Amino acid sequence: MSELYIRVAEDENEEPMEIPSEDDGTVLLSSVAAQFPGACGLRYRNPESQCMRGVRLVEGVLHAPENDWGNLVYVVNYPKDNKRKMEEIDAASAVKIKRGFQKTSDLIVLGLPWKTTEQDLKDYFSTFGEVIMVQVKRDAKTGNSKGFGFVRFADYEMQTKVIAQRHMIDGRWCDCKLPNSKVCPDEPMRSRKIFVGRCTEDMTTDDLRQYFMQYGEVTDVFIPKPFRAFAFVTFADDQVAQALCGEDLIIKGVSVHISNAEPKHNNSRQMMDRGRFGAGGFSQGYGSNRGGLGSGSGGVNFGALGLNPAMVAAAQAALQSSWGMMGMLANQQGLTTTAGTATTTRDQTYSSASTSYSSPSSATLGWAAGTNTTSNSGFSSGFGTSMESKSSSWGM
DNA sequence: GTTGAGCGTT
Repeated sequence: MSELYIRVAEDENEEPMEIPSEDDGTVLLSSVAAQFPGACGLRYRNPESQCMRGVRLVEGVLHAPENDWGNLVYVVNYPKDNKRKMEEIDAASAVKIKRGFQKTSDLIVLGLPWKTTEQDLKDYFSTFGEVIMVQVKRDAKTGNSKGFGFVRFADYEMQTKVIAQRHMIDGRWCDCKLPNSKVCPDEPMRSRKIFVGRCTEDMTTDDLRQYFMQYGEVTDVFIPKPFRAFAFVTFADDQVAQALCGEDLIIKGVSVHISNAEPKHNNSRQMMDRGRFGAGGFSQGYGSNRGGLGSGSGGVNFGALGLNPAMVAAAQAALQSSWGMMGMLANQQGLTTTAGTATTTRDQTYSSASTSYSSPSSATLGWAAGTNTTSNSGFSSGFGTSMESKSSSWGM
């Protein structure tokens, strides 16, 4: 019974992929997201009614309809699909077309085993798509691997996919990221990253990823080692991150505190220039968010509400194709990729499957479906002109 | 115990 797989596809007509279920018959959203980065749920066509039905999702765990996955092909839900209506389609497809033009860039592959060769890299990454370059960086004298390398794909979509997940290469978990030299100067990394304080030692990167996934696509989780009682989680969407700041969330029964990730000491001058991140730092600038969006009540257990600030933010982000897209369209060039990635630890203490935590709240995460918060007024006001719009965004 | 690695002799 442990070898059960369900069939999942990006679209009803696409080739399905088999995704493993857990021993109890559930399927982890993280398992789905590992193959379909950004996935936030599943749906399927009900054979009787011919209607699409959502699969129950509770705290990152997908439950079989009628306790049996059957032989159906399940279709992946993505956050934005919920609101690709009418004119949005234009924006979306415009972005897609634009993406088609997007050039790929080399990706740095971190955490490689010393023994990994370029051929190994090529073999591994070719399973994603056409690989046009691989490199393993070595010490000039000794010829020993430095433990990292580079890879480049022919296809930008593949690159995006590869960045969004972790990679098991020759027995180690590795990360692929845009190299520092390529991190997009266009998209200042406005805080998509949150600081998670009061973590306990038993919280793994997988736990955090799986937990925070409910609010939006998670692109990176970092837990310092040795244990230091905090972590960083990066979302694809800064609004989701910002909406969570100030909250106390319950993870594995423990109250953790969310705040802004301070910029890592060093560069990123682009953050400074709006004054917002300047001198006094961060906490002030974003102060408005605390309690602004959320019911400022401390120690909330939002599960019960079925709706929470981050979800609203995510919904809004989805509803109006967000200035992120505007930004993309406005800027005639550059990558608009997220810079983050899944995280690795130095040693191999990983059991990617892990996780089956008992969480107290029974959050039913149908967020996008039920949110009628179509307040198209979000951050509106001034999409000034290109450059300005970036920095003026979330003044709410 | 509340602020994080490692980045390319092209």
